[in-house]
Amino acid sequence: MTRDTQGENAPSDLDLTRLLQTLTVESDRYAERFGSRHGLHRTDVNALALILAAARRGEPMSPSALARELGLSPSATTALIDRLEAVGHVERERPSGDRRRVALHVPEAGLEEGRKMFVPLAEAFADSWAGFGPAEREVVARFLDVSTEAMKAVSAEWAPPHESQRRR
Amino acid sequence: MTRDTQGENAPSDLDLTRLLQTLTVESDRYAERFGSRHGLHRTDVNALALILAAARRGEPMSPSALARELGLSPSATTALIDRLEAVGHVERERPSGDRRRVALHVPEAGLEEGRKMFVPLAEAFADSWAGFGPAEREVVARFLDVSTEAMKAVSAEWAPPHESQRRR
DNA sequence: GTTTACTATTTCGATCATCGAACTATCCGC
DNA sequence: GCGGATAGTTCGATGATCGAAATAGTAAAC
Repeated sequence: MTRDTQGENAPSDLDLTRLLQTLTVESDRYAERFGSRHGLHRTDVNALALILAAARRGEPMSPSALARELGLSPSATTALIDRLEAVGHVERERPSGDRRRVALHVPEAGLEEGRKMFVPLAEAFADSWAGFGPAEREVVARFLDVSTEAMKAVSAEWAPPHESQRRR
Repeated sequence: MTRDTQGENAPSDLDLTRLLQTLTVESDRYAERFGSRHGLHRTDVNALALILAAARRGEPMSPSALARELGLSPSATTALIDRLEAVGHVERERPSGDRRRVALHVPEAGLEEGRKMFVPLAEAFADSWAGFGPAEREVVARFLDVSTEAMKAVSAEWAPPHESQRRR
């Protein structure tokens, strides 16, 4: 913990940006490889991750919310859900209230599959992070959070095709 | 085992994994949006990033190396380079030595374009990282590095279709 | 110096994810 | 109920990607 306080070797903004970029490219490749192992595509993997994340928060994911989060057109989202449903990774459910809506639900088998994807990576991460103490983890968490927000903010300035229908 | 000295609020492995995942999904979306702004796709953006990174290291990128790094088939890579070349983001150059090879070179105009993509995000990052001191940056850099390595290691275990033909 | 094997990249036809636009079903205000 | 808005879906077209085969160049064997 007693690192030199000079900061001589402190990574610059540029250094960090490149590291981050390397990580995201590698992550893309990971999703790609994992997907091809299971007959899924990058988008499908991302979609599953988002649906699972929403389920974890207790809010069921809807197709339109998924489309928004993935930056996908409504029709592409329907096709995506069709694909995921065909292989049993998600189920469509019409909630009792508003019957226009569709809630995306992940059946047990899908959860199991999700864990198979998740666990090896999670273990590798846990392994590689073993040397990080509580204070360091807090720093990292803060970093990841603000970086995500920054990216979100910049990306929001460029109206994507599907969301550009909204006036500003 | 939860010590509540200082680690009270320390993010767990799971917390960090989720933060990382959120970031990578957001990054995907960023690439998508930026690309659609410039008539490019996620893959094209990633490819440009890799070509620029290689150029920065002084090693010109070859189509096959690009294919390997992107996890793309050779034919898809040819099409990709065709697209990038058509809009002037890269140039093909046949080096004097081995004339089977093709070196991918980024012309000035392409570099300029790359900067336009890069700068707003870099500025947003720099802004959001203003509060991180040298020691904290060192922690973050180490974290990003080991995480990338961990992902690479796990992903390497799953041979993707194009690379599985070659043992090694 | 010719033949043979290998490597780097490209071409070709097919597949499938995605798009935009039009359509169905449902809800809400009057 | 009627009309507009909202949630999803269907449909035809586009184009990124694939696998397999072709082209061009190099290296090694004899």
